[in-house]
Amino acid sequence: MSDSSKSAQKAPRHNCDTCDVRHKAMCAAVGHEHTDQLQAIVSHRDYSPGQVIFEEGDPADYVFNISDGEVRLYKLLPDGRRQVTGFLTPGDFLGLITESSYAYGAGAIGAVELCCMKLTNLERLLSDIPPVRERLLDMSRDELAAAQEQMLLLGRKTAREKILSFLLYRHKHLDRTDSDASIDLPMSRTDIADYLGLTIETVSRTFTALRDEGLIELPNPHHVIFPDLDAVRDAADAA
Amino acid sequence: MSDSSKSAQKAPRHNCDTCDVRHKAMCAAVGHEHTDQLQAIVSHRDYSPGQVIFEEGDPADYVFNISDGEVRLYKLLPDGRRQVTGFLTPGDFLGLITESSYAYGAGAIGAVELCCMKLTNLERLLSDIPPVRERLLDMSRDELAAAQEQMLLLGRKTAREKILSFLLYRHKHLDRTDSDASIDLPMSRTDIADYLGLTIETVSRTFTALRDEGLIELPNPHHVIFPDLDAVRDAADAA
DNA sequence: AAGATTCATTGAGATGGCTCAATTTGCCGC
DNA sequence: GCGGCAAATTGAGCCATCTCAATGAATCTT
Repeated sequence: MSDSSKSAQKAPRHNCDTCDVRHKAMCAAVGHEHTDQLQAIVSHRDYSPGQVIFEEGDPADYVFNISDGEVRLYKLLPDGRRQVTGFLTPGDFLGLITESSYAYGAGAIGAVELCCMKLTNLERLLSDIPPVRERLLDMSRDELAAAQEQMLLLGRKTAREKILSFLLYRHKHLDRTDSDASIDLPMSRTDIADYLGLTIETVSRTFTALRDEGLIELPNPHHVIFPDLDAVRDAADAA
Repeated sequence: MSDSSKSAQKAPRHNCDTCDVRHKAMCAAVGHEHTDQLQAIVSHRDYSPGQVIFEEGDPADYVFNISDGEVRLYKLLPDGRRQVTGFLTPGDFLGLITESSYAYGAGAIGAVELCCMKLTNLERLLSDIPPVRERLLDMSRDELAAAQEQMLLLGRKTAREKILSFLLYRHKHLDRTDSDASIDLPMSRTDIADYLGLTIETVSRTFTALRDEGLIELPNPHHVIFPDLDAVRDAADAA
């Protein structure tokens, strides 16, 4: 992780003023006149691929913003079955807390950098700078809508529809390199399966089937190219 | 619905001061000194069983609090498949809005009474009385945690586990008449099936199986009695 | 009270996705 | 470039749940 950051590091490494995800994060609601207060309460931590950030039920003192990398959220059943409830990307808020402990587990997919904030400091920030609470409410509104959409996927879509919806969601929200019709999938097949309520075998078979139909190209398991995006959209909707 | 309310109606029918769900609703954050402002912006509407309140995508001018009755939230696929994403009970907030329209459809299960508020008035309330936004954020935090739990259920539990989890959730959250180990299920088998990602036949068969095992009693399709609540809890957890 | 309608239950057979098992591929260190 | 390991793919058979169909129960209408 020594040189994984996107820009040169002569300037103070973690500077809220120059943070390139600030506009996407809750911090966007902190006016520049309050940047000092924000800067004073954040610290940063690095995680290596696969590392657990926290487990569901851990007592929660900190909340986080994703600075870099991708994070999986998950819940476990006593026998080990796992449901991945979401993937977080830079700018996303991490740390849903109920009854003083985390409501889900979180783990680094690749190398991850988090911007950490003590819960007590967040609470002070919320009372000092009201727009931050407004911002958090807006963000959780979006999360709630995404959760509803995911319930529709989990409860009512076929394996094929699940995969297609997942790919399109990634394309829409994460890889907006203009008209580039391709996406990265940094997570494993196991993560995808646990996110979509499938097994790795079904995920793999479905990818193969979509490739054989010409709907996608798979130069490697972590990169998908869409030769015809509209055809994928049609296939995702159709009954 | 002429006499469906719980208390006598000599006093003004819809009075925030005497509203019996105020403490559960977002309104709990409105201090008594501000009750007038709240009262001024709410109105009430009745819905009959089965009636649609709004559909997903409808332009959203109003948000609601459930005053009485139970509401189902749902999303539809183009071919008619339906996912019920939640059931709302008195005190719950109704009206998740993204891009100026409702993120889900909503329908009355039995007779329902809603407390209605124009979105613009809610926004004024939020800026006039900051604790209301805090309250809404807390409520959406709980909703988000419930959504995560539901994803675990939809993605990773068996039909039997789904039904048992559903029954226990109802018992925990909705029918706290002390140690009374019984619950009402006002919704249809179709609603339950669409909530749990099953078919009505599987729901019905599973109820029958649980009854035959002695885990539940079913005096009628809308009432469940638990002879041994701990046995149900064990069955819901076990692998 | 009989008929009609809707909802729930039960039965029988079909199937999509799962389980178990074997390869194959890609990656890492030396 | 070569073993060794983890991840992904592929194959074959199975089973939990679905589909299709019939029956039963409850409610509403007249």
